[in-house]
Amino acid sequence: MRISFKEKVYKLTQVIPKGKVATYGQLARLAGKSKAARAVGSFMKTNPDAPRTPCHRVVAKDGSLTGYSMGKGISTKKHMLENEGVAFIGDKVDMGKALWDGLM
DNA sequence: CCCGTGACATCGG
DNA sequence: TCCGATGCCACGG
Repeated sequence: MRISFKEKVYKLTQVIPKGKVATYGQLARLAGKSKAARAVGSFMKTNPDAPRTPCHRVVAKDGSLTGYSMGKGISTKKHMLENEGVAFIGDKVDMGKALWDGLM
């Protein structure tokens, strides 16, 4: 294996299909680190692959939208997800329907 | 260079 | 079932 853990995370993030959302823990687990969810958040914050990496499709396990300190913050992120067809429950994502099940 | 904090999640009691 | 502690990586001071 060549690529680092974070490289995997970026790839997985880019693989998330439109209208679906993945959790930090899920990406971390698929990348090989079940407990590296926190690190994943840091990667998104840094976002070295900027617009190329749809960090807005990555949410907390509760479906809570976190981060995105831009413009209106959460509101902007939420709006983008809704625009892609992601089901919402109040301020959170409908994990039962919009959760990414591609690699599971 | 070392310490603390942060877009989270999982394990143990 | 709920609470506390631990793990991971990167960045800022």
